[in-house]
Amino acid sequence: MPPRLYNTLTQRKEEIAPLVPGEVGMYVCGVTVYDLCHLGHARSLLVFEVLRRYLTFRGYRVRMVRNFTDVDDKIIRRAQETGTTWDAVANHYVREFQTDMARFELPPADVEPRATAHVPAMLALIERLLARGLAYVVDGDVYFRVRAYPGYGRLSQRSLDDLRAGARVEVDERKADPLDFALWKRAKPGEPAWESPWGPGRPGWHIECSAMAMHYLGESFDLHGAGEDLIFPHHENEIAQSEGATGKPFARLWVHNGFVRLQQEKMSKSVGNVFTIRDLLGKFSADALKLFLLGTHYRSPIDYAPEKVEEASRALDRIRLLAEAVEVLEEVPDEARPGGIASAVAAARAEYVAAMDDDLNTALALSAIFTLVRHLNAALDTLPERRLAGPAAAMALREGVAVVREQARILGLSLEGGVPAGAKAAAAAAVEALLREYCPASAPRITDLTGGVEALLARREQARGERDFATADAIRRRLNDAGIEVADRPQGSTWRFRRS
RNA sequence: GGCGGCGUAGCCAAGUGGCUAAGGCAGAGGUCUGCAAAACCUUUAUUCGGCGGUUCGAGUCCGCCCGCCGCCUCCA
Repeated sequence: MPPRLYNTLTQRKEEIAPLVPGEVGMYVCGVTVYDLCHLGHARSLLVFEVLRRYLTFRGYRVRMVRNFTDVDDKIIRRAQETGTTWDAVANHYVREFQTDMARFELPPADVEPRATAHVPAMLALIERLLARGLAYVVDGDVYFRVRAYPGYGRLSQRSLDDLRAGARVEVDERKADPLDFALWKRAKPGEPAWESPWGPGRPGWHIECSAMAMHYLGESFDLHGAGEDLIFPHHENEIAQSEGATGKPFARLWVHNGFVRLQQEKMSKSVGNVFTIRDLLGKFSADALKLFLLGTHYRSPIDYAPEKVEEASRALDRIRLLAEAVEVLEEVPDEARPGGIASAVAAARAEYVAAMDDDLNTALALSAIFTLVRHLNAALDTLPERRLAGPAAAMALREGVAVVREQARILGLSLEGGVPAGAKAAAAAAVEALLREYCPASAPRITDLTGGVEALLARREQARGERDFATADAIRRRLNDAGIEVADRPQGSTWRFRRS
């Protein structure tokens, strides 16, 4: 059975049924490049990347298009405020976006078109709407005639009368109807402008997505996604102008993710309660942030709180440490094979796929991963020593971890590193101070963090040998305060950064 | 006012009428240790906001009530 997704259009979960069997074309509304991305963007970007990866895992060839809106009122305003040009603002924030995505460890979409590179396609679409009587020109502006398009309101479950009753929009009296929206805006002095049959101007917001989606995916395509705030009016308008122009169904499946909130309130720039991806990645690893975001179903709201990301980070350690424990396994001659690994792996596979197939239920999929982790840990515990295994046991455990890694990878989790840059710098400074205190002789020669920690551990080992536990414990405690955990094992002491 | 959604253990959270209500965090007990820490294992909801109803059977369907949120304006 194919994966199912909740379709906003039909308000039901529906099976993926691509127009071209085996190939999925998806369009995701990207960002308007006038400011840094915040956690709300991160959630949407992550959810659709996970969808792309999961569909790919399930055997589909996926083409994901995600646009940059690189001309609009906010960009123009930002340029005026900062005394630069609109395209300088756009270029700047495209680069910032790419920087953030790299740090968040999300790859680019297959196509990342910019609105301003597709103005001719937009003009062509507007011409078609004019030819069909669905648009009209007023004084260099072009508007879509909402009441001439019968299906309007289908996506957002609204009737035209509801909209009129609730309309709080300031009415532009040049519009024939308050509901009509701009396809093309006549240029005002000093604004970016493109030539058009109706005079110089720039595209309205909605038309770019219609034009680019059709250009890269065809007039009809499989899946369109974004945050739920775009359902109305943006996606409603996209449908109206696209289907109005082509007479064909536009996107078949409309997928919308829920908001990130802060103390029960939507996180958005207009509310002013945003946390940028950049700031968050200074405090938390990409994996921790992703695990936090995927612990809640994508359609539900999720409340941001730093403690929750820290919790996610600790949960992540369960997976990482299991993977490490298995990967450093040493093989010894031993016929024993812990029972139940194969069935636990099979169960985890089935549960994971069932969960993800059912409207991308990442929270349930994660529980399958954690259950498998627990079974594999239990198997490790049955070994005579946790790091020594016979060939059969080692093979079974490695296979289990391979499944864990694959399932985590689909969720965007690398299971690597996990130490924010800020934490390393702070640790390095603290270690340098400790070196001067405990190893004054060698301190000047040691410049790197690893060397410093190792010198301190050697000094501590000496103290332990002399049963000077006061000194040994002091070093351990102060390293711990610096974010470096020391563990005494039979083979000697080891250390690592405290993860977050 | 119109439309949509949410309320499950100390916290987060899954749960598409039917075996003992996932999973994570925190807590408790245990293993390991010079002592720790970390790690691992075990354990933690007779009950799903309230009251009715449908059903052999409801957290899951219906109605009403209480509380919270979103969209209707730029917004992922």
